[in-house]
Amino acid sequence: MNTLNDVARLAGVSSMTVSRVINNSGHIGPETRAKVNQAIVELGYMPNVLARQLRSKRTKTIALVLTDITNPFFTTIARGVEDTARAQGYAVMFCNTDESEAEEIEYVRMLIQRRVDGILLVPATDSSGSLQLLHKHGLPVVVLDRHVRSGQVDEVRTDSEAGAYLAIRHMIDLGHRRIAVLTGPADVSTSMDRVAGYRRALAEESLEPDSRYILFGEYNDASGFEMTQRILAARPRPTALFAANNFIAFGAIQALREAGLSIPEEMSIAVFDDLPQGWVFDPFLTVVSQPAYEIGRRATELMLERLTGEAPAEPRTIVLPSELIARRSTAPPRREATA
Amino acid sequence: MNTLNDVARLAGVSSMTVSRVINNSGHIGPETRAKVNQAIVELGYMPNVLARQLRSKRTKTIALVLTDITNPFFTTIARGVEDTARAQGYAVMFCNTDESEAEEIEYVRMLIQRRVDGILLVPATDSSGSLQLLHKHGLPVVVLDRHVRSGQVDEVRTDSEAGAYLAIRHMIDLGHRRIAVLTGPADVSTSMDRVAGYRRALAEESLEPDSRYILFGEYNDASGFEMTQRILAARPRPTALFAANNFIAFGAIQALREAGLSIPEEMSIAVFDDLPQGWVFDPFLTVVSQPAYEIGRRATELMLERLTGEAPAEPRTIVLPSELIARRSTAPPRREATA
DNA sequence: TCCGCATATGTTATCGTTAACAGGACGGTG
DNA sequence: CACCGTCCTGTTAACGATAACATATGCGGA
Repeated sequence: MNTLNDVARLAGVSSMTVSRVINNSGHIGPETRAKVNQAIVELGYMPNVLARQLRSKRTKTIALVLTDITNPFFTTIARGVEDTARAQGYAVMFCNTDESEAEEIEYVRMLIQRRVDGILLVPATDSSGSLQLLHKHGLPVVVLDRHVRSGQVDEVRTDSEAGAYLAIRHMIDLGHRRIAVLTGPADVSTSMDRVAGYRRALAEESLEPDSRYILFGEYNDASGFEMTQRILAARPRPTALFAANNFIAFGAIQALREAGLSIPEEMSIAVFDDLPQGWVFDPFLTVVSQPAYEIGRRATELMLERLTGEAPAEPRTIVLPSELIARRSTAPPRREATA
Repeated sequence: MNTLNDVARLAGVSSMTVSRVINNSGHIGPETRAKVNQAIVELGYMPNVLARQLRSKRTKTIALVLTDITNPFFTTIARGVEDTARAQGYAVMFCNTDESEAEEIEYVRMLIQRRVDGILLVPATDSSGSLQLLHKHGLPVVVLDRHVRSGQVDEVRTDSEAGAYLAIRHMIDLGHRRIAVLTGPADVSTSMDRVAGYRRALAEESLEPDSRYILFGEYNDASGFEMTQRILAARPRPTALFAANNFIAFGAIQALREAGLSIPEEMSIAVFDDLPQGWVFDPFLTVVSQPAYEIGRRATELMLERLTGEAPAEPRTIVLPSELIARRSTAPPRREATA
């Protein structure tokens, strides 16, 4: 493959001149520029970005480390990140941790070694040794979707507490009094915040939250399935479920179907996270919808500002609002169950 | 950030020795190895992969260029690629072309400049100037999902023709005689193959395909919507639709709903591409399901074999079977419509 | 006329690693 | 004992670009 020196030789100039033409830096005479450009075309020259990156110590690459890109919520975030980064000439690397902190750290090591300029991170847990690692090596980080204890990082997330509050409020208004919440791991901020919103809504009605109705699990369908089976065994049985993400909801719905319970007649269900529009024939689920694309976009903007030095030294936090979309999976509880 | 030389100095050896320890190459005495390893830990040394890549002329990175990763079919392929690549120590870069050949070429240029070792490509069209570009620079390519005219590349795809045949056959067996097909661009092989399967099924029954029932558009919901509106205006109106991908189906369903037509009573619909299991409450659509993860996995295997030199010189093609899953969106046509 | 500045180009060193080659020590073999 | 192979380590020169500095020319103003 041709190098910058090949181009220089063909154009009869020094390699530095070619470099300047390519990067539009410094002063170049018009004929020289023309000669160089012709040589570039003639050779089909492609700059070796690796060499450039090694010398300039910047890779124009950022990474997005998340838990599972097949989750449509994250897929949409990823598009937001990619579109925004690419508009500024940055490439994006995607990494799936599957909610494992070990995987996360391994990815972070790999990314440091590849000298990415910055990392957008959806941390698997809030302990996050990876954040320390990143800090130690001086890599800029923006945390997405979740809050981390350590504090000193930019964050972009949805207001989980308020979103959950809205969903529970909606169910209370429908007449539900026994509402269960199926959430993710206790060491992930979104889980805790969604439970907090749940508690606030109940407290407002002076309803004592029954701890048996608060279940922590994983953000996946198997866990949603299992938690639902457990909650169905509880007596008195709740009349409504709140699933803390879409995968949990899938599992829950599966379990309800197997138990022969109809939605919403015998059990109402509301979900944190909508599915992208158009993916479901006649959307049915009552959801709290997050601005996923926006989360990706804003996080990338914070990162790019930090990389260009436009950002203030102190960390910034952006909390975006979520929205309740009431559909047909929630309805007033049956008479006999209301009591 | 510490370099290999810093490690060498601390350990009191040459940089080459450190390099050999890191790469487990050559022969290293046990104490030397221990000293080096200790120095590595002490400094928190992270190899600079860029320098390594520059010198060794291999990046251990492959790219997956596809049309839209938010399409669950491609999302699943992407997971198949990532899992397989990562198991062999390769990183993956993802690129969305949005079915635009211009975007595709721009991405390919970028990837060549980044010196990726190989490219997995879902070509936007079958002309594919990008393939020429890649060939010119000697980059290994595996084409996914679609067939390209040029020929001399590895390919992994589903048997679109057979899949479409199955779906149409199913509808014919239900009693449909007027079946419309809503497909993608005419310069994409999957579109043509799916139409070919459609034609074969009709031909088998000596049914003359009515050209007004074959619509070419784009693989997105807007196009599905628009094509459906057009087909609903045709007289006699078809009694069944075959959507050539899931996005087209979403648009079609939307159009049917707006037209007040019930599925399957007033219109049957079958779709090429399933949604991932668990994403839909009570799956409803009759689909042709493709082994998406497998496509990603097999394509990556072909690529890795080519990179390690295990592959034969001549191109290989893998065609995977698809499967018909009959659900409730297809039913016999109404009496009056059968005539 | 000479200085200073903008313009236009070149030279040298370097980014951090590995390829290629070299060489010493040791043990076994003919 | 000479020779060869295996083990262990080091030296030198790249890989392909850019940073930093140097040089040369032309032109306006003091």
